[in-house]
Amino acid sequence: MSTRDTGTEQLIKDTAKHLFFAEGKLHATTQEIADAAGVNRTLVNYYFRSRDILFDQVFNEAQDVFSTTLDEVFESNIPFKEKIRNLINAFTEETKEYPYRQLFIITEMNRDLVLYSKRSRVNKVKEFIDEIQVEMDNGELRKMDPRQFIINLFSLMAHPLITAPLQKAIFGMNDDEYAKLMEERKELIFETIFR
Amino acid sequence: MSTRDTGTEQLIKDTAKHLFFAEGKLHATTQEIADAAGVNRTLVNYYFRSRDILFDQVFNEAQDVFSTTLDEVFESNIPFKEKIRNLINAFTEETKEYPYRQLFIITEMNRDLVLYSKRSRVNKVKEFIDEIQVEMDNGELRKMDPRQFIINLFSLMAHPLITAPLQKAIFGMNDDEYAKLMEERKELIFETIFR
DNA sequence: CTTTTGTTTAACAATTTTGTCAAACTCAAA
DNA sequence: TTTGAGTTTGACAAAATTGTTAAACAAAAG
Repeated sequence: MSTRDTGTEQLIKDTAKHLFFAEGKLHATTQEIADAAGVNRTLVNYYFRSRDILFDQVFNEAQDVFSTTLDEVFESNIPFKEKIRNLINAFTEETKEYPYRQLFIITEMNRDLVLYSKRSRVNKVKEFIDEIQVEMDNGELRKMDPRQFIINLFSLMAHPLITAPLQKAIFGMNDDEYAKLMEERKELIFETIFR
Repeated sequence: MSTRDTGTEQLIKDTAKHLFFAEGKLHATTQEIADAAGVNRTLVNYYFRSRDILFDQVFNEAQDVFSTTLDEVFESNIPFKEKIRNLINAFTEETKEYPYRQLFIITEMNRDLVLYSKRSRVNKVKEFIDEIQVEMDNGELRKMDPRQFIINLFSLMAHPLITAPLQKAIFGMNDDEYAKLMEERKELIFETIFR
């Protein structure tokens, strides 16, 4: 069967991603998704058969984009510090656009609906760990479990973006003020990580 | 009207907290809560009238416990470094037990169902910021926006616990190995924060 | 212009989840 | 032991959400 490509299928998927990852509405109903997309709810079933299948597709694509972004940084053949700088930039921008994506992945993992695809990310991480170890041996980094280094890095990048609403409330800041703070963090994270 | 206190009301509330905060099942149904508590679902309505009211109570109590824990640390009249050490301990233990509590608070905030009670946490935070500023002026801390210091601290503490399932998958670790890593972090966070 | 095929819509059915009610039950007080 | 207030239960009703179907529609092909 051929297709006429009215763009509706992609529109629904993009809208779902926006609701889930950008607005944090992790349990939006098909009606809410359809309304946000400005289409008839039945089209969700027409294109995706069921809500669960839409969920799965969005979930998997989210993981792929996320993985690809990180891989491009990891695999680039440039000095370690530059690599980290690129990572901070790429990750921050990604997370700014979709702050709740990781959160979505985690909650879905907790529902046991999706078995986390061990698409052997483990191996690529091992390479990154080795690279970090070399830097530590050369005295470029404070010695510690390289996994702690990675955890530190991602914590400093991701957490303030994931918890943005909470932080804004605690500090009494508006969106612009917080965005500025996040921009300043890029350099600050770099300095913190490298002592 | 007096009460006979069979413990059922508290049991339901505790079970809900456990599902939400410990297991991350943020959208557990009343049936699931009742089953987990081993009681008839109707009792949820008997004690709380509606599911939303149960949600609100659990949500508010979560905020209160969280706030109280932090306040006790903030208000204690001890040297700054000790205060931070206590904070790291208290916060880590709390988050270990209920890793998804903050996540729950955030997603609820995004549903616009609950207006974040600005119970003037802002003021207490201001005092803490001042205290940090003094330390920076005295050269005890690297100079930066004190809010960044706070964000760094909470990011390093909370994020690896919130994203535990993800991290375990990425690093290929089991529960015990990850718990050990988290324990080692307490000291590591302290050192990272104080350069 | 007619046909064909893919798309969209509304009405309907099925399922899931929540809320209500009266009856049964339990335990303490009279 | 009876009475009575609070508790628990199952049956039922209501609401919300999802899934299905047939008919209307739109655009390309013949």
